[in-house]
Amino acid sequence: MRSDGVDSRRTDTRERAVGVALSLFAQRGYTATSLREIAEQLGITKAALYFHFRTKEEILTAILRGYLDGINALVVDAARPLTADGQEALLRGFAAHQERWGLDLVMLVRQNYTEIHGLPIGAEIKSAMRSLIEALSPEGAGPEQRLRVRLALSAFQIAAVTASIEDDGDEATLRASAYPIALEILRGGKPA
Amino acid sequence: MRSDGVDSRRTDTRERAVGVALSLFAQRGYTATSLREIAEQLGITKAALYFHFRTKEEILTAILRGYLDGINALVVDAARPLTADGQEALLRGFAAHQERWGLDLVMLVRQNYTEIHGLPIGAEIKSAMRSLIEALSPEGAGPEQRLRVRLALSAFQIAAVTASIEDDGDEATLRASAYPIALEILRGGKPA
DNA sequence: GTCTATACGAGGATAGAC
DNA sequence: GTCTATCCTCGTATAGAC
Repeated sequence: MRSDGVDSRRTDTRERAVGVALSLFAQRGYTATSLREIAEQLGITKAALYFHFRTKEEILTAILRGYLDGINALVVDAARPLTADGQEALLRGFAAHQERWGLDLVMLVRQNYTEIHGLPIGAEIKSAMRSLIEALSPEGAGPEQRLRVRLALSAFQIAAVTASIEDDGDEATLRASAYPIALEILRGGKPA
Repeated sequence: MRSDGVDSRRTDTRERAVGVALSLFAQRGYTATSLREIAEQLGITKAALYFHFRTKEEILTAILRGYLDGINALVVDAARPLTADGQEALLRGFAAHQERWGLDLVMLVRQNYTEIHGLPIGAEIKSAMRSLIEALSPEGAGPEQRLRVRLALSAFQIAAVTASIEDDGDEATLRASAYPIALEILRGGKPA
């Protein structure tokens, strides 16, 4: 009998499954990806996957959980009212968050908007993004001002997609160029 | 025997099918949409659909054909070398093109990037977009300059998505705000 | 934790009647 | 042009052995 809290039957299959699923969902789409494909890449069977997740949707939710937490952490850390420095810091934080999660996550969200939207965690992500946009906007901003913020944030995604899928420039360089452009969009073309 | 060139068996089913499919593919995704759903909305059966299209992919291709032609027309009409006025005209042309095809088409392309990418017409669209970006870029522009162009073009898409899905502002207003922002991104924040 | 076997439905696609 | 009927494959999910 063990009492160290470590179960000898423990494996890292669940974590590995999340990684494999992220990659496949991003590249082939959530609906188009079957549990068989995921299981195959893991070297186990479909049935074994059901030990770790109750449904396919649960796999998708597991992938998105960490991403969501990252966004929420950014918003919580942001100081209000927003100073110019605070705005830059928040923007950098978002860029780092995107870089950390990588292209697969960006593509996953873009390509499976509908499916994610229908999940409980989809509503949470939407709400978190709204908060982030609100935090980056000037006090009492209208929809047009928030459009600038949305565009600024999308710059990092577009840079990543351009580098890898459009094959037009290397990722590090484009990511570096994206930041000043994002800041410029945010500030409305006016110098600080 | 008729000789007026009009076949009495002709219907508008094919065109209607393209419209219905566009709407469904955009809202639910290509893979997630079944031929049964499309047929149901048309008031016919799956089998009848196969009279008009040989495969499901052919429906998707039919949807994208007109969109692609519109992009190519823009590029052909663009004068080179690019004057400031020509640049503005081309940008306006793209905005009009996007408006004409509507949100469904934007969502279709975003949400089904992988599936479209795998089709012959996907390569054509990619190539057309490259030409458009090239046409909007200064002579001898590098990847970083082209990133600005990509961002400018995405402004119209993001405006449309923001209005309808994010529900943050009305479409006409956001579209109107998107144009000057796009121009500003294109020009690098420097006044004309 | 993972397996084999299987239930059950839905998918795309075709054949042939009308 | 559209239908009914059918084929075959693949999907998610479960039962029960090891």
